[in-house]
Amino acid sequence: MFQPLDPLLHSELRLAIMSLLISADEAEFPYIKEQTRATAGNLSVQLDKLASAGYIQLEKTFKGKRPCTICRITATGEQAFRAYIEALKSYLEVSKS
Amino acid sequence: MFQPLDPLLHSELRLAIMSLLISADEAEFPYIKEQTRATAGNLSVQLDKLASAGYIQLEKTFKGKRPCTICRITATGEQAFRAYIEALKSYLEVSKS
DNA sequence: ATAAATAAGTTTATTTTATAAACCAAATTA
DNA sequence: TAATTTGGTTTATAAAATAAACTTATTTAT
Repeated sequence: MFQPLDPLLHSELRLAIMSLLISADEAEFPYIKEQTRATAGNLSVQLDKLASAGYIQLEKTFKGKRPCTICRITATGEQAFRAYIEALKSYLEVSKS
Repeated sequence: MFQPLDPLLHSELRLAIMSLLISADEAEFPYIKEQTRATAGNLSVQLDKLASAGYIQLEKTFKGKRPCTICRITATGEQAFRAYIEALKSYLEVSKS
């Protein structure tokens, strides 16, 4: 009946992050922050969670002299995202007679 | 960009409840419990939250001598559910080039 | 030169939420 | 009549989301 929803993706902010990253090859921390309108702290925590699960990869480099965190989705993450969408459909297919 | 997701609906169990109720005119507590595989306690709490928000209506009657809780979705709830689906789309439309 | 403000985050603390365990009352079965 | 089941509710706990506070370094203003 209802397929379980990956709790890591069933979160507004993490879903937004994954949505951004699946459409872009890479994105920097401030860009994601701006697009999601998240606070830096919240974003940092959620990026770490996604990275710990292997759904994204974080590259901490420098842009000139300032720190710069580049985020990329992994193959695992992309697969999980697509699976999540499939699972969601089991809740959304409204067959109102 | 990303539309906010109604926190009342962005919950696996509550979403399942709403999904069931939007397709059925009414459903009894034990049926929802069975379909969602939720514990009675969790289901009771989540039904109350949806009822408090006016998304569903709970009718406490008797079936013979046993108590029987009948659940129905309201117009408000149906509208919220549809709005939630629309909002979700802003996260799911993957335009991978 | 140095003080104030900004950038880019991280860490920690707080609030909220989900979930199950424990409980209750009545009815049924052994 | 004792134990079990049904149909829940209430309460306690575990997990999660979120923001506030903090850090380090860099600009910008005075």
